[in-house]
Amino acid sequence: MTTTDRPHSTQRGAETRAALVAAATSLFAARGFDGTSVRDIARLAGANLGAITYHFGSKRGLYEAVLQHGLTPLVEGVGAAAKAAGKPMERLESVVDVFFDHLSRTPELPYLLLQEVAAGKPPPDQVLAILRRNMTNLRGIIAEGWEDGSIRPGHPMLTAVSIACQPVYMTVMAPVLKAIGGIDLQNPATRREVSDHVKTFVRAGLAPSQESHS
Amino acid sequence: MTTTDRPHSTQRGAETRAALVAAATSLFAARGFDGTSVRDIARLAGANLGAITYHFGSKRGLYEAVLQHGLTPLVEGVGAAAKAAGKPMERLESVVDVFFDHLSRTPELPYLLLQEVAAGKPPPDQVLAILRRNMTNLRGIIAEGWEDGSIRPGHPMLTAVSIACQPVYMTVMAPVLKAIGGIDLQNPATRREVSDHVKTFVRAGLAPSQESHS
DNA sequence: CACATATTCATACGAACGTATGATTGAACC
DNA sequence: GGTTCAATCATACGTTCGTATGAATATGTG
Repeated sequence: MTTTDRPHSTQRGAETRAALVAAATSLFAARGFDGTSVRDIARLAGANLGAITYHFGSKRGLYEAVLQHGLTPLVEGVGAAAKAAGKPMERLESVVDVFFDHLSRTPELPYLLLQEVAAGKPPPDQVLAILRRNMTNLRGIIAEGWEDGSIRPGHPMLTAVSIACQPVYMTVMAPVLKAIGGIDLQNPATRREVSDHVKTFVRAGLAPSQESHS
Repeated sequence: MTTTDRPHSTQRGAETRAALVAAATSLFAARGFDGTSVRDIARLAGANLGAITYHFGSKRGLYEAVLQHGLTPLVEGVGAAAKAAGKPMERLESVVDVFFDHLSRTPELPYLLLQEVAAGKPPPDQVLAILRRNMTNLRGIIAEGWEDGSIRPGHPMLTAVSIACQPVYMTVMAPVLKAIGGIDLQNPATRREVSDHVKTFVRAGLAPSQESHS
């Protein structure tokens, strides 16, 4: 048998697994799935060529492990912000912060996800489930804001997307922002400026309409 | 000599060129640059394998032709909206419409661009120039809105990005929107609904702050 | 018709790819 | 200390890749 799935994985192979995921994350993000060879991954991870097949079954298996490993902490951060105390608008702003913070640490993440989405029409269930969780968290905060009148009514999911798209898009376009506008998201001060802009924009975009009542 | 650049290109090779660009556009968008073979492109275009090297010098040359061919009309549409008559806010809304209209016709476009951005850090000058033009147009409208007080002050470029990111992101994420939220951007009625949402969000996000004067 | 040039075409080459294979190592357990 | 099995390793296989090559064909001009 060819160990297509992970073996018991309780031994010291865990180090190799982690090294492979780390190496694959940066290489896949930088060069895309097809643009990255398993030989490059193994070399960067200091592992043997056969280690990828052994631990992940295939190159594709490693890719899915990379996706899950990268997406989970971000979504958990958003979930924590969603469940925290405070007014809905404040929690939405902290969601924006969570996005920028996390994406600044792992800017490769959106690339990995976008590759996945752009490739075939339906992303794998694994990724869909994670995104669904994220969407549900955001919609929960928004619905709460409807109830107390602090957020203007609107399409729940589209509103969530309008918020989340900004940190993600700006992170993806960071090289362009830098080249065209001199905006360097790597710089913490600049990143705070960008994050503040997005929060202001979101706050204004969600505020109850101007000409209405109390 | 190996005709690395286009020959005179006044003859009937123009048909082959066009067919290659069309085939490459859909294949590159669906599978990425590295995921697409020149053999597949030639087959889909009904052209010979050697035609790509002959007309575009290399696979990469064809890719850049695809990018330019796809981006130019969108940016020209935005330019037209920028130069049109009307209040700044109305023109910004028509920019959103232009984005959605154009991207619904060629939804592959953002993929092509994002692949380019995600791959290496600096996108080619050709693409940068096009994006710069787009940004300049948007900033022009925004600056005009500052002057007549119809748009809240803010960072010019970030504001432009906050607007443009939404149609682009939603088009890219269309498969996810459909799978998670049942929102089908292919459907014209739904697309109008999404476009209206974005316009409302942008209008609110740019409006002068609530508690101020006149 | 003859000539030159633009274009198409079939084929070949070397390199790089993902994966399979089987031997080898190292540690845990009786 | 011998047995077991997860893990590592070097190597090989068959495929597919982008591009080069040179002959064949179309096209347009005198």
